[in-house]
Amino acid sequence: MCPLSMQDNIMALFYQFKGRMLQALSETGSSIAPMHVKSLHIINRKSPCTAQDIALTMGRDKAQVTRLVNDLIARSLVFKEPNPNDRRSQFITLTETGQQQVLVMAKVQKEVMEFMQKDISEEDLAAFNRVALAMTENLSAAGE
Amino acid sequence: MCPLSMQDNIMALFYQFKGRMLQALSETGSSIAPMHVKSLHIINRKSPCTAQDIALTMGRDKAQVTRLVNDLIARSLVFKEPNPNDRRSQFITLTETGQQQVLVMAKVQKEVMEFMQKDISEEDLAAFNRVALAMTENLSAAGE
DNA sequence: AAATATAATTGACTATATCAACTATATTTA
DNA sequence: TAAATATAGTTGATATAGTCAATTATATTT
Repeated sequence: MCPLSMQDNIMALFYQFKGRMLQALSETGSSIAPMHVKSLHIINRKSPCTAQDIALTMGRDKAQVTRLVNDLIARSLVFKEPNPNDRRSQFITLTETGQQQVLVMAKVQKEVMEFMQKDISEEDLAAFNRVALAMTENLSAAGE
Repeated sequence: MCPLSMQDNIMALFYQFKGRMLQALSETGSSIAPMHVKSLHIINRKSPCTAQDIALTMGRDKAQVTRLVNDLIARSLVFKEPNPNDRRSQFITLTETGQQQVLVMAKVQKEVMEFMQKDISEEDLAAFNRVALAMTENLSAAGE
C-alpha cells in the first residue's frame, strides 16, 4: 500500500474515465463539449437556475458561464427568462431539445459506469464508494 | 449502491483532487502549468526520452509537445541533445533545476495524497486501490 | 534510386479559462 | 432618503490547451 502507486492508480482511473466518457459522448453523434454537458446537468437539477448558480456549482468564472450559456442558447438547448425577484439576473431553463439532450447524456453516463463496474462485487463497489466519499471530504476540508 | 450516486462521488473526488493538486502546486511558488508538470514526470521516468515518447505517453499531438518542450527549455528545466541513433530526433533531459522541480512536485503530490487518505484505514485504502485498478482495466479494455 | 515512412517543427485555428473593467440593479448605512 | 457598497451579468484582452495540415530533414523499404 504505497501512496505513490495509489496515486498512479487514481490518475490512471481519472484518465481512462474521462477518455471513455468523451468517446461515449461523441458516439451519440451530438457534438457537445464536456462543459456544456456539465452545465446542462446543473440547469436540469436546479430550478430555477441563474448564471450565478452555475458559476458557483462548477467553481468557474462568471465570464465563462456567460459564454457557455450563450453557446447553449445558440444551440437551442436552453433559454432565458427574467428573474422576477431580481432584475439583474435571469433564470436559465432547458428547452425541449435540452431536456432530450440531458436524457441522452444520462444514458451515456450510466453505460460507462456500468462498463466500469463490470465483474466487481457489490461489496467492493460499496467500499470504493465509501472511501471515495471520505477522500472527497478530506480534500474539501483542506480548503478552509 | 445506486450507480448514479457513485458517479457523483467519483466526479466530486476527481474535481477535489485536481483542485487541491493545482492549489498545492501554486503554493510552491513555481508558476508551472499542469501540462509542464506531466511532461517533467515523463522525462524524469523515461531515459532517454524523445518528443515522440512524450506525445505517445500523454496521448497528445506532436505539435503541442514541441511547444511544451520549448517552454520547458525557455524555463531552463530541460535541454536537448542529438539522438545518436536517429538524426531526426533529439533526447530531452532534465537540467539540475528540472530535477529539483521534479522533487518539489513529487513532495506536493505525496502531501496531497496523504491529506486525502487521512483517517482512512489501511484495509479501506487497499480495497479502494484494488477496485480502482479493476475499474481502470475495465475502462481500457473498452477501447478495443 | 525512388517511394514511403517517421521525427520534429511551424502556422493557423478553436476551445477553455481567467482577470479586470464596466453596466445595471440591489442592499446597506449614515 | 441619498450615498456608499455589493451583486449579477457582460465584454475585452489575454493565457493556456489542443488539433489539423503542411513542411523539412532524415530513415527505411521496395
